[in-house]
Amino acid sequence: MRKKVTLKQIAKELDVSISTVSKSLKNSVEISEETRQKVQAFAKFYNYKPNNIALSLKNRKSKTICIIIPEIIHHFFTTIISGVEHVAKENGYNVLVCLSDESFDKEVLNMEMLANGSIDGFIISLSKETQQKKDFHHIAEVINQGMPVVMFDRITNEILCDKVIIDDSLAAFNATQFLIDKGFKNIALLSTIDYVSVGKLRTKGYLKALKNNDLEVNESLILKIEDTENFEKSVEELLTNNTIDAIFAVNELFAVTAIKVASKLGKKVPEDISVIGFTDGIISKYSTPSITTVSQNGIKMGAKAAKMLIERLEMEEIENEDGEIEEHYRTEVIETELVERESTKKI
Amino acid sequence: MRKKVTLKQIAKELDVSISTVSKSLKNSVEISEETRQKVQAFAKFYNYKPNNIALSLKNRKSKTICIIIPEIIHHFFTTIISGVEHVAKENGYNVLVCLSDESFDKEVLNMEMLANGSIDGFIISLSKETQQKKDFHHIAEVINQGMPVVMFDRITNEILCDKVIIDDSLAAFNATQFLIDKGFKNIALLSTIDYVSVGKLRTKGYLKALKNNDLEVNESLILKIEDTENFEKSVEELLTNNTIDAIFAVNELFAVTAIKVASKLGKKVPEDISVIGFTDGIISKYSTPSITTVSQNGIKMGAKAAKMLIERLEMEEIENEDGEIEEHYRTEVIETELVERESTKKI
DNA sequence: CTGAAAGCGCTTACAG
DNA sequence: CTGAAAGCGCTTACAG
Repeated sequence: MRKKVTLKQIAKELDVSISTVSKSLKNSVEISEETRQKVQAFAKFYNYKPNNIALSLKNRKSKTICIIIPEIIHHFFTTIISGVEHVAKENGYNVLVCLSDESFDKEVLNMEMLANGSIDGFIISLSKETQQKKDFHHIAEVINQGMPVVMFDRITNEILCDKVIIDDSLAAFNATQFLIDKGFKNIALLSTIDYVSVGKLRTKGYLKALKNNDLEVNESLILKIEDTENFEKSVEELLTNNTIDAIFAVNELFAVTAIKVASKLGKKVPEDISVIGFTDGIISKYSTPSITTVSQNGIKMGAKAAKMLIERLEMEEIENEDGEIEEHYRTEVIETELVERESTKKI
Repeated sequence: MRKKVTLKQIAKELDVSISTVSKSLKNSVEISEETRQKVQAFAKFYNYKPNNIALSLKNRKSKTICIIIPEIIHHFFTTIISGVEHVAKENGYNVLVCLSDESFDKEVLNMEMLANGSIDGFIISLSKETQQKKDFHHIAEVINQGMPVVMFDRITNEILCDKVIIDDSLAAFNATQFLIDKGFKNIALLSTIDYVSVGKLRTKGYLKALKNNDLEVNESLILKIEDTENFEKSVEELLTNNTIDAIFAVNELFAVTAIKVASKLGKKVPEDISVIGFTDGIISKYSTPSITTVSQNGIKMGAKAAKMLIERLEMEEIENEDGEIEEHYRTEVIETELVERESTKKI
């Protein structure tokens, strides 16, 4: 077993000082050509690589960013990670992935744990519990300490920082309008409970579309789902007790479940009921029928979030020299797109 | 903006030495009750948290493990991350996620970058390219430097280290036997090209099952897919040109595609063709018909890998004191399970 | 051209 | 009971 070699060992071996070794490896003109050559050859032979931790301590930056997501099983968050990872690597950053499991405490713990030198900045999508409690002190705290934070998707307006979102309300409006344009009048909504910011916004878009088209809002066609594990029954009741010709679901799990339930009740999609989902994930693509859906473009969103964070990190260095503080936070809106597939009736 | 406070600042503020502050915060009996109280109160007020990087440098361990996966879009790898993350956090470790994108170079780069103090150990599943090239020097190198590595799923026997696998061959054997038991004789195989270790093993299990039951191997029923993007056509040809009553696919993407193609050709699943997939992911669960599949239990696999890595990390500390080196590498086999759903005909 | 010293933020054996 | 010193592995302004 050959342990990693350090500057100190090289210095001792070659009988020069640590400074000389360090400078030689950086090809400093301060050092004679001869010494440089000697040191470099030796270092190469022993496969010297500087210790990242020592560099982090010295430079006061870790070249690591952390992304905190509520869960990883949602395909959307997976694509976010992919987008973040690629941009990070391109810029020489590593990515630490933390799962909050929709828990406020875990979110807080993760942030507190890591905000002490381990990482340079956070990318975060709030847990459900955090959105429910409306307690964002942990995020404010971190920002206050001078660590940049970028929020995406599940954000809050109570915190000032860079954000990457989609226009949830508009996207939902468009999806609903799409159904209305096809002549559907009894459009059901499968949404989440209101404290989930995106669910609320999507509900808003749905309502607006109905209103814009002078369609009456039928409250019994609106289902707000709390427990994302066992909601099939509620969907079944919804479909049994009402006349419904189309469904707008705020995520793909709800959409695919609606299709399953409909089929169980002997209603065919899209012949009897048209369905639009949200998030262009694996389910929408491979379900039968494949699902018409609002594509959120998670890769783009993740990439954008990483870009914003890294820009701010690199910017800070300059700022610090000037003593100025730049606080122009931006909110980027990633465009969405309606991907038409088999679950909506062609006209 | 309130920057993080350090021991040095506390020491200065309270007019004591850094050592005294450090010891007080650790509640050392060396320090008087009074001083301890004073320091602790002050530290609490200023929300002192030790700098992780400094601790890492001092302790020569980062409490961070890195998982390198070929891609994140495969649901299986997502579940692995989930398993790893939870065990890691439970034990006070952070998880760095790196994507090799199936590229040998990226895999090497990631390992070289991180094997210099940034992390304490690796969990890795080989990229396709690495398996094809059979070049594992980067892994050997890292192990040789004394950094533990745990390989999972896509492994190689050329490297000695801890491993977590499933018995791919046995699982494939069982799946095929399951089809044979239902009376099917013309069983097609959708596999990957042979250099992907798991594809090869699953093919082996399929062949063995046929042989064990005195069924002839019909080479034209075996499709080895290289390009996982555009293979629908090959599947279509397979289904058109042959009499096939069942299909065993080595992943869920192949399985769901087979179902789509079959349906396009007017063959119903499971009435006309039964299909078994591999990996119990989102697709298998939500596809219509839902897919009978071999569950790999990614969460368990990831959890096990993390456990093995962390055990070795904690073990090393003891070893180093003894000067002994423990090299009993283990290979854990995670049991698989056939999850029966709608895509296979009931008898 | 080379090296000693200070410093990044912490811990701990040792001295007083 | 308190603190100075050495050290983790590195960089860099400064002295010679």
